[in-house]
Amino acid sequence: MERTKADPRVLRTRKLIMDSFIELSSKKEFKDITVKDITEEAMINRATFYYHFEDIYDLLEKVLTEVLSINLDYERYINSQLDEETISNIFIAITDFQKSLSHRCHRGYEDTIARIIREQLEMIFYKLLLKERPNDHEDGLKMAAVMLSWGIYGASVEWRRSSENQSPEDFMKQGIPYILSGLK
Amino acid sequence: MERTKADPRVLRTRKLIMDSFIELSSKKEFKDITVKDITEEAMINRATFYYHFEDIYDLLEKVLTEVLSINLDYERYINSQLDEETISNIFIAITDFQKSLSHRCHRGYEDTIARIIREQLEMIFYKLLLKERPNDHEDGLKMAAVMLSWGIYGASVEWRRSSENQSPEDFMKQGIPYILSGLK
DNA sequence: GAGAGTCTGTTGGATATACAACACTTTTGA
DNA sequence: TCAAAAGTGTTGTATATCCAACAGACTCTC
Repeated sequence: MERTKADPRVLRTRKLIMDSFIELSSKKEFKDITVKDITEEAMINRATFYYHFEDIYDLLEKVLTEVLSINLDYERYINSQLDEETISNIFIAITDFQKSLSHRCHRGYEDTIARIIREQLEMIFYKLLLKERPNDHEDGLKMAAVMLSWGIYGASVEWRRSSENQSPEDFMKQGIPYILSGLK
Repeated sequence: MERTKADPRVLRTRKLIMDSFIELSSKKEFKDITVKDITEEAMINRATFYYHFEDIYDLLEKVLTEVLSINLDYERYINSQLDEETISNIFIAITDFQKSLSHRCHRGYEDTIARIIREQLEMIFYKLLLKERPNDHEDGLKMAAVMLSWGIYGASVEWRRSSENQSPEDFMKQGIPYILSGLK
């Protein structure tokens, strides 16, 4: 399992499975969705599911990663600085993602979701930092990316907890100066 | 080629190919559609196309048969008599089918289309007759089905030639008594 | 707590699909 | 008119998918 990405059969099958899972998620809670449900909806054999995913939790993780990655749309920032606007956009993408999940029911998987968000953030920040400071030491940049990802994630938790009425942009503005000054 | 209908891979692939062909037909004339176009749209390998269809004309024929068969919806008549209403419904399905084709461009394939229509009609009429007169001789019923199919097809040609303003129902009413009296 | 039913994860063998390469024909356009 | 490009149809090999069957885990019900 987990081989080449190129074979069209593989792409097709994975898309069928993921789309079916997303479709089912809009009708049932995660805990009530079985592998059989998914493969029947996707019209693929159950054995084929296990060729691509370890189990249903692996699928959940990959679907969430995929959806979040589309939300974040890294390509957008390829030519941007790690400035106030970029951070604000990333923050908005995160809060949007969390809002979209709150409609579905993933109770009990908050920690998985949190980890996925942080992993994606870390990767994006690392790429941006590397582009911006190619001469810095890798380990330092990695550590900065880790801290940024935790910081932004924490901010999103705080935003949901206390101030959903405030726009994410305004909320984030309060914290950004501290983040940016730490990076100077 | 042309094996079992049961394998889900086969059903999936054929549907992908047929849907792609229908989609392309709404954008281009038939003569401008290549096998490569179809397989790229369907995201299947070109060699796989030839596993299922002899060539693009074979595909055209099978797609038309499929579409017409859905239009005719034989199941509807399973419990009906071969009466005025049934014949009228069948006639309407045929004229609808021909109208839907007139938007697409199949110039040069009118004879193919005519044959497909007659084959489908013949099959339906044979089934209906067999159910209605199980004691008659098979060959006689087959001949009756052949004549009915040619008759109905001819009527649809005449309808298109002379009186598209008249509703197919009204048009058909004129001929039905002759058909039914022949069957008594 | 025993039995029936459903779900999971795995396996071996059968088959459909992908791919690359080929010779051939048709179209294109300079 | 010629050469390059594009399309057709075929083949051999690799691999993804299907299928049937299995053992084990889990619910549910009596």
